Amino acid sequence: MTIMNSNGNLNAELAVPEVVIRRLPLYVRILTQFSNRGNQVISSEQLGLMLHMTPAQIRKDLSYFGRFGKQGRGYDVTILEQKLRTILGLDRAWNAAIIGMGRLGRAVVSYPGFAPEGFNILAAFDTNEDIVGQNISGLQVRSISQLATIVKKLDIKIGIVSVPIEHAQEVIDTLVKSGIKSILNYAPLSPEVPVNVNVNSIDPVLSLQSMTYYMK
Amino acid sequence: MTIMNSNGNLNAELAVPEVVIRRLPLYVRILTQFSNRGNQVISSEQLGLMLHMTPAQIRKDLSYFGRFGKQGRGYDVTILEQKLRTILGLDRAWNAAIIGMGRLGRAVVSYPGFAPEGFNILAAFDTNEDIVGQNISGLQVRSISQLATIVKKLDIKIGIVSVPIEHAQEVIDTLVKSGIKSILNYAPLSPEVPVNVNVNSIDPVLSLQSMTYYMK
DNA sequence: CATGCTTTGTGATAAAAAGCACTCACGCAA
DNA sequence: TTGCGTGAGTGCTTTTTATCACAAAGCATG
Repeated sequence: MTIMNSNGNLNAELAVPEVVIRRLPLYVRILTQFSNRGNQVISSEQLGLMLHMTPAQIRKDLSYFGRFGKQGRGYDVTILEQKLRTILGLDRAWNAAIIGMGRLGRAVVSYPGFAPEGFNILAAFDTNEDIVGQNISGLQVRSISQLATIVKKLDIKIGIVSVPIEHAQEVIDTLVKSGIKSILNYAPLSPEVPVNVNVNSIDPVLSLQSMTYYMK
Repeated sequence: MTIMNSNGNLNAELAVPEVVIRRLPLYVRILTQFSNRGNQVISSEQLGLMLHMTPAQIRKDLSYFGRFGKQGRGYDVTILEQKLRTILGLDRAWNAAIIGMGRLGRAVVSYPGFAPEGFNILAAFDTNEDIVGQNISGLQVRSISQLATIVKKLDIKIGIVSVPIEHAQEVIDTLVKSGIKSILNYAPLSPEVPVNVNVNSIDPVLSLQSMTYYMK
C-alpha cells in the first residue's frame, strides 16, 4: 500500500496504531484455542464475542495487514493464526535475559508460560555477590558486568527487569547500552529510555489502585 | 458540576474516562517519591517530565476532580497526593483473597509490594486437596467451597485469580457469585463477567508478543 | 504596590480510535 | 445456473482522547 502523508511525502506503508498491535496477540490466542477445538473457520462476530469487542473493530484491525477473510464465510482459523504470528514476529523464538534474581526474578524464570510461546530466558544476572554463581531453575546466575558480552554471545533480544526500584533505572541503562531494544519491566517506575527502545511495564499494584476507584 | 447528556437527562457529574482513572495511580506514585525527597511543590511540567506525558494532559486529568493547583506556583505535593488517594479510595485498606496456590499464587502472596499500599491478602484458596490445609507465607490454604463464607467474614473486596486457564472462568464465576466486584486476573483469558464487575488482567506474555512486532 | 514572570485551569481545536452501514464476494442449495 | 443468505472489507460518521493556547491568578522583586 502506498499512501501520501500530510507533508506530501510518500510512505511505503501506513503506520499501524499501537493499540491495534496490542490487540493482535489476543486474536492469536483465541485462534489457537479455536483451532485446538477443531474449528476451521471463524467469523469476526465469533471473535468479537469471545474478546468482548465489536466485529467491526476486528475486521478493521485485520485490514491494516491485508485481506484474510472470505465474504459470506469468515476467516480460515489456521491461516489467519499463521499470518498474525508472522506479522507479530511470533514465527520464531526470541531469547531473553533476566536481571534481578530475588523473589520476583525466581518466580518469573519459573513461570511456565514463556517457553511454549517461544520466549526463552537463557541468562540470569544479579548484582548481589551472594546470588551470583547460584543455580536457579537451571540458570547459572551471572554478574551484571558480563551482560553486554552474554547478550551478544547468546543473541539475546529481550531484557526482563526484576530488580528493586532503586536499581531499576541503572539496570535499564545497562541493558540499553548492551544493545537491547525491548524491555519487560517489573519495577514500579516509568523508566527513561531512548525512543528506539520499547519498554512494557507489568505492575499489579497500579491495576489494583485504579480498580479501587470503582469500589465505593 | 451539573451537566446534561445527549438524552437530555441530568447527570450529577460528568463521568471520568477510564484512561484518566488509570493514570491517577501514576501521579500518586510520583508525588510520593517527590515528597520523600523533601519537595513541597511540583508543577505539571515536572510531573510530565517524570511520566513522559504532556503537562496539559496532567492538568486536564486533575481538572476532572477539582482545582488543586496554584497559578504561577504548581501543586502542593502532600495535599495533591492526599486528594488523589482519597479520590482513588486509597485512603483505606482493602482486603483480598487469592485463588490458586500453585507456583504463581505463591509468588503473588509473597510479593512484598501489596501490603505497603494497603492491599492485604487475607485468605488463600485452592481446589487441589493436596494443597488445601497447607500453610503458605502465613496463610492457611482453604477449600474453594468456603469462599463465599470467608469473603463475608473477612470483608474481602478483591479476588486475585492465579489458577490455570482451564479453571479460571469457573473460579471467576465463583468469585462473582460470592459478591466480589473487583478481580485481578493472572490467567491468560478474557473472562466473562457481569457489567458491574471489574476485571484487570496481568499477562506478561501478551506484552512480549506485541513487543516482538517492533523487533524486526 | 506596580511590574514581570510563572503556571494553572479550561474552552476550542486537532488527532486518534471506534463504530456504522453498505457494497460486493463467496458458498450453497435447488 | 441462478438466487439467496452471510459476512468481509471499507468509506464515512461519531465518539473519545489529547493537545493547544490563552486569560487569569499567584508570587517575587524592587
